[in-house]
Amino acid sequence: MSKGASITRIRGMNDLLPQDTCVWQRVEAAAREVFLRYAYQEIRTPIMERTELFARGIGETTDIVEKEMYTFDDRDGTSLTLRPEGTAGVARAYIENGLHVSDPRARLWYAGPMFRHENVQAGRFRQFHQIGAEAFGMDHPAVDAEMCAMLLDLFASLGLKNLELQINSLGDAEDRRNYRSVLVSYFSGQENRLCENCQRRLKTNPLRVLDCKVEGCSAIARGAPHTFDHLGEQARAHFEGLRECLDAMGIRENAGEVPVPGTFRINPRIVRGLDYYVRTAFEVTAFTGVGSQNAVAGGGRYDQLIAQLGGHPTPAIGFAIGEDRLVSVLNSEQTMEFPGPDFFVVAFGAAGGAGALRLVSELRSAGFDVDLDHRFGSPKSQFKQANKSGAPFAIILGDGELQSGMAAIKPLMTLEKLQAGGVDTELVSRLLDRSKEQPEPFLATENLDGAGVPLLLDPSGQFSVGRDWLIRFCSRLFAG
RNA sequence: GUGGGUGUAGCUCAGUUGGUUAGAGCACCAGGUUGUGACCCUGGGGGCCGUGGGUUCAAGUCCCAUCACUCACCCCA
Repeated sequence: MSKGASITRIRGMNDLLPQDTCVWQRVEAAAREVFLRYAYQEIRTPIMERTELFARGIGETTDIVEKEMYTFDDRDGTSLTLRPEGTAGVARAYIENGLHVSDPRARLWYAGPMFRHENVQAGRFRQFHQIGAEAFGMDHPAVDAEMCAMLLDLFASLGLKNLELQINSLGDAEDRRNYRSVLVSYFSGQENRLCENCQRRLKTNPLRVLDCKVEGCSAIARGAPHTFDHLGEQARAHFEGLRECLDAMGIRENAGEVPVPGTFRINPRIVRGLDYYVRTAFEVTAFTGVGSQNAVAGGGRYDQLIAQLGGHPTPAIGFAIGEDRLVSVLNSEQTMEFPGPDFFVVAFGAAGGAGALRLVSELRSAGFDVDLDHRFGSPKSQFKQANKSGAPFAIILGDGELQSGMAAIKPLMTLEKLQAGGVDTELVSRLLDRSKEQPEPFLATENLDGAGVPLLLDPSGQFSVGRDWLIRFCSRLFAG
């Protein structure tokens, strides 16, 4: 520790350490793969936009715009804002780049950090990460259904079980207004029995009362008028269409108590917070792994937004996944082993330094992941590093190996672990010592069986690896 | 913006009614043992006890303030 006060990260913005990033990479790779299957293309937009974009797009009176944005003036006085969500920027890019001209349809996905100045708690940060998708130019419910399917596919490909997709229809803008006033008059009759929060919600966002966790409120909410009874003709048809399309894709409704992976539940109490949503709204809820912030993804249709932002009227729908929350659910369900390199080169004596690098670079150019300890300390310390690296094999270069012209290959794991890593175990068991229960260390040089790495000595006394042989050998080791 | 909890080693935590030089486990480094790494043995590095003030002969411990972290409300991903 140095003397001065140490500089810390700023509240709500977290470091993702190497043990974290391997999980994040897995999530992002899965997302990329699934989105590609649905013919979505990646878009990257700036992390900052003019404040006006969010004020107009998200809604002036939402919490996000009113009190959660990181807003500041650029040097010329322009008001800029760190993006609090992804849709507005993508919509802006769609309009600004005239993506509708060549093809009004656009299916896009994005991933990246978002910023909201909120109080932090489990599952809520000031810099958080979303993976989102947007589909422009299509108002058919088939698109809504595909969005849902895409989410379910992603969760399935990650092996997640404790999540549930819930869908609802908010109706068109007019239906929403009507339903809102019906709700207000229903709740107003029993206003004094609602909790303090809900009495306030009644004025600001009455739909939220339906969602209240307080016992008394939810009891009253159960008797409240149903959204579906207040859908207009078109919104109702759209929602029916969505259900048909889901059914056509084999995605079933789950009306039972217990969540079932790969199904959806109709939940009339799903309410989206942002102003622009109409018709389809959906949300993915987690049962484990996140604190009380259990919404892992949310989305819906926003057919008016593009026009509101100055584009041609264009229907659109999208969702955003809270990547931080998704990762935390994933971590609660399964543990991931950090993938190690294929080989760890242990070199000592005359073989340290440049000699080791020669072997390492041969291996790397043959396409293997290789690590070594550049301090070239004692064999013991290098083997400790090798063990920790997670590499299944060590390749050993010492004075003896240089003399014999063969580097040793030594397994660092039990046979079972090697098997689990997809290594050709028939070959390995020949390499390993007799006992299978308790695989012991051994030196390939003692038991060659063609298993050492041949080293070719050049006239200057330097060695190089028998590369063709090595590739053949290694590709057998790592078959499949 | 509002409420609760917690601050002692890199991590998880002990630390008595205030009383020598603040401890353990894990991790890290070195040495020993070993079939060159794992198990075991020995040793080592690493602490402004969150920070500032107060009480006292004496504060990690008691009092006040402050900061940070954390969980929850609101709201959202």
